[in-house]
Amino acid sequence: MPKDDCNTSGDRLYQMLATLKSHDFRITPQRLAVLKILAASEDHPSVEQIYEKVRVEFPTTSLATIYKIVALLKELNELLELGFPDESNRYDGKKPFPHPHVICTKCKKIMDPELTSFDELKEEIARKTGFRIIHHRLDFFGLCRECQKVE
Amino acid sequence: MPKDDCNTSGDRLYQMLATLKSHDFRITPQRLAVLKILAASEDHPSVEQIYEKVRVEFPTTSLATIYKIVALLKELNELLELGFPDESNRYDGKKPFPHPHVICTKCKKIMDPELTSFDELKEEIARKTGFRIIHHRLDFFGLCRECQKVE
DNA sequence: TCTTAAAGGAGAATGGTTCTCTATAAAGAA
DNA sequence: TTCTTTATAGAGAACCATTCTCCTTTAAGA
Repeated sequence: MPKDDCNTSGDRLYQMLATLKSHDFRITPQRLAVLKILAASEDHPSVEQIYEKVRVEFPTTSLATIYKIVALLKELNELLELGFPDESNRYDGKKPFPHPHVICTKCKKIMDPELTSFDELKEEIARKTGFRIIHHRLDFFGLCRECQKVE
Repeated sequence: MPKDDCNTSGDRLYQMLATLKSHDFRITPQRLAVLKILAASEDHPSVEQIYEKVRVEFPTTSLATIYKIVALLKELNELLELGFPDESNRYDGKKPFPHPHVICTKCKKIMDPELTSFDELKEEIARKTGFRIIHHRLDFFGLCRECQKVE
């Protein structure tokens, strides 16, 4: 099953577990807990947020452990990292491939918009610059519906 | 003159100076030096790189001063900041408004590609998400022509 | 030249992330 | 099941780009 065709969080969990196993990485309780959280989360959690959730079940877990698990999943291309220089990085475990994001600068919510015809843009760039494009990052910053109302 | 229609670095220097003056900010030797560097630089320098250049003329300049000047110009919308969580931020003083960048992951070169039809993408996003889009960030990562040859 | 508030300089503080080192435990073997 | 090995977890120090603090200097109008 391709990564962009997971319909349930169970699919994603199974897929991430399979990737870990196929690379001979051990399935530890901490790793399983993080995978479950990532596979289920509708938002784009930070390491700190994952940490808080894991600690509900495993109170002795170290923050460093979460960082290590996140780094591992990123390395295995099972997790997309959205790095921000001025605040915590955020993670997308459901769609671990580059795709556009819409970010509310007020409540920090991050959403995945549907978007057509981005590939042609990418090809135009490659043709005009001579670059071999490996990946990309497209973020739109603004105010979500709710935060527009409050103002 | 609109910011996206400066043809020479002199134009940009004059424009940035005018903005500082119109907001009653003092023109200090350090600020002038930074403005000149930003208006002239073809690349996208980091604070450290600006610092090194300023120190040629003013060896006692503090790194904190460069940070302060950069923050001020950013606040005045005369400088575009490209933040990177894992390395130094980079700055674009020639085109201080959001535009796509192409970034070589090997030599760290940053270029401005010409790009048509990005606005419709932005409108599609706003329509589909209900966000009021304020600004955006579009980065393509890959290998530039030179780094493709070396491998 | 004088005055004064803004700006600069130096170094400490910050904070998300990474590193180091030791203790623990997952998973295959016997 | 128990044993063995080695990856992984835990705890806290270290890192480093950036920001902050506090004091000194200076730009610019009077």
